[in-house]
Amino acid sequence: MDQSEPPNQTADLALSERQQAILRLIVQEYVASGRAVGSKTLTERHRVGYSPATIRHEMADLEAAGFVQHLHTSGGRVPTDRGYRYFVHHLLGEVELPFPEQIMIRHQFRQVELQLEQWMELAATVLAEAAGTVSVVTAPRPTTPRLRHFELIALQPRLGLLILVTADSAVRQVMVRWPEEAEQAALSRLADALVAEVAGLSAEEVAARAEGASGLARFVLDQVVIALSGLDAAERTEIRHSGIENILAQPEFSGGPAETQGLLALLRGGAFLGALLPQMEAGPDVQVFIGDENPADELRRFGVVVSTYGIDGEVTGVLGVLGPTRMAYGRSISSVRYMARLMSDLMANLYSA
Amino acid sequence: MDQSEPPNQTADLALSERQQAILRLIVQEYVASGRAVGSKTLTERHRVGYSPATIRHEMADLEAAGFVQHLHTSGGRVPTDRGYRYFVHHLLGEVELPFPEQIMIRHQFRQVELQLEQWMELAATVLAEAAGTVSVVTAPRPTTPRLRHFELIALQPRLGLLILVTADSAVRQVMVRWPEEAEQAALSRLADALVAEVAGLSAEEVAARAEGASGLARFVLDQVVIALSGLDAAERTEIRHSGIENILAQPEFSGGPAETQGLLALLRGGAFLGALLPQMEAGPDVQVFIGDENPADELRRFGVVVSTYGIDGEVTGVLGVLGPTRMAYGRSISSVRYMARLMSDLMANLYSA
DNA sequence: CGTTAGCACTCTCCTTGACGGAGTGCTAAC
DNA sequence: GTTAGCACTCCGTCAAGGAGAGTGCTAACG
Repeated sequence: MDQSEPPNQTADLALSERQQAILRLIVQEYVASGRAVGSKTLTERHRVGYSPATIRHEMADLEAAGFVQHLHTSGGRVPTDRGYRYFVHHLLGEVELPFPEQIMIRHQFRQVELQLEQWMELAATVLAEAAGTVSVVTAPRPTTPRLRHFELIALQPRLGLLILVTADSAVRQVMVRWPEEAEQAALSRLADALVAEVAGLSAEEVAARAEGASGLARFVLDQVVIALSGLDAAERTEIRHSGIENILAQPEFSGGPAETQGLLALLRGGAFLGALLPQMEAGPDVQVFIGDENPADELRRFGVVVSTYGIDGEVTGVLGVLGPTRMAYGRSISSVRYMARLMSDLMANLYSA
Repeated sequence: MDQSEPPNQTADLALSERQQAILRLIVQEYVASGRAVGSKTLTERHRVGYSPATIRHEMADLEAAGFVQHLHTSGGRVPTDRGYRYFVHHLLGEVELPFPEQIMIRHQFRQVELQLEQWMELAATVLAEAAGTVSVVTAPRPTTPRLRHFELIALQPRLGLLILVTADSAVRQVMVRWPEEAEQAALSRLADALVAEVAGLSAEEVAARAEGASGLARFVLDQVVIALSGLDAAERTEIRHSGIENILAQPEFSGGPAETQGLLALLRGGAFLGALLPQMEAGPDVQVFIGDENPADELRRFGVVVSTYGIDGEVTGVLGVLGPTRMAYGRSISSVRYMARLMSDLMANLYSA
């Protein structure tokens, strides 16, 4: 939730106390049931101090103001994107993940504490479960990747492996073809010497050093630069997601496999995250994009709750959830916020070397 | 296809030429259309030299023999598992992936030739596309992983990273807590010394060496043993799949999201592959499991076409496709066979060092 | 003046029933 | 052995009708 916005904003606050209460109920009821909510059901299931007729009046006003919407002439009301937005910004309040869940999540991470490779996977799984929708996690990516170490390994006379470790402990391997034949002993010596020289440097800085080198050393440094600067694009595409099951159960997706396919396509490419990223740099806290707020067209039927995580200015990733606009924003926001903090803590632990 | 079985097996061959032809048509038609096929449609769409009535006679015989099946009293016939089996073993013949597709696939692999990490992903994608169903690819796994190299990296005084490279160029990283404080220079020296001693050894052999060591060296070697022997289980669970879209379009899965969820659960766990593996060791070629032949219950509605790939006795993975029993076996078998060979070639290139 | 009860109207969803299409098995003729 | 004809069965679809839920409007109430 974007906290920079003051809770008493004038434009939106043409709503009376009662209208706010009703809007809140409509959203909650609709999110829970999935069916358009009418005046009668509302009075039946919740203790509103008024009769259905009064509710109807207020609903009509809410509709005029664009917060709720009629799908059919005579079927209850459904929140509009604007209604959801108002709900999230003004009616939701501060929500936090229930403590028992926090415990359980921490416990699960303790199990794989030492296996970096599994963090992302686990984060996706856990987030999906906590939020009850689809989760998305991108690998953390250093803003300017710095080299910690690299290693050269001979596979064949002219073919080898460059294994590169960055300051944030990401490991990357690339095969390389030597310009000349090289054997393991020589490669190891070369790597040791070069690492001593360029450890701690960024891609640019390594490139500068490469200028002065020649022969095999020059070649190797060039490859290091490529791998190091390639971390951006390559790692960005590494996106885990989990929990499609959750969202498939929703009535929004029971309309045949076409819907499902669209969703899968969205997740596979991960392109939608790319579209979102520019808008995210601004705030460090959890951000919510509802329906038409989303930059990409394919997302206009979805709600997205995302946060960056990692260490500010050093290494960052993105994590969040995706669901129909009719989603439990409270739960999603608290889950995403908690996971982002947890992952950040884990990374801080790793990076503070 | 299991080629060990001679094409002229006696038990099954109670079928006349004409019955074989009809069965072939039924399977092809049903696979293509997805609707039960009757005598009339068959004569309309294909040049059979006989009238619908004759076809009906033969169909009745095929049904009595258990090759086709009546779903409703009066809706065409559908092949049984046994019918598919007969089709695959006796009627399919040798199929090979069309040459243009071969070219395209090779081309795509050339693009990522040097990026090991992307092979699996690409294999899954390409296989799904070629076969038109869901593909599954497990990471190649050495039968007895041998150490090629490892590296120690200090993160914090008592926390470090062990990066381990096996003979087959798999890279694995684990965080470790040192029993005593250690700094980078000392760790590097230690790693160099130990690598020189244990490079090329298997987990067991390293364990034997560890016996003789003490102090930090002993600790590190123990960790190496753990990581090395852990490669089995850990990598096995690394399963990529692709192409769910393809299968969701099938009428078998239009029956609501429950079906889809079942499929997703199947793929996520990858448990079903585990069940299949014991039965696979036997044959090196592509193997086909149809319906009730599958060991796991959840698979009984599916057809599975799988093959191992890699280098015999050294490093192997599994790759294959999964679809409804009503799947295009010809296309699947040729795709899987081709991909298995291609991946094997790639690995041979890597491993022949 | 805000709130509530009553009423006529609308629209969806589900059930029901009828009908055409497709396929079968049987029998009789070629 | 093959084919034509026929009666029968069953599925899928489509239209009609009723139940349920909700609305907007009007009029009465405190």
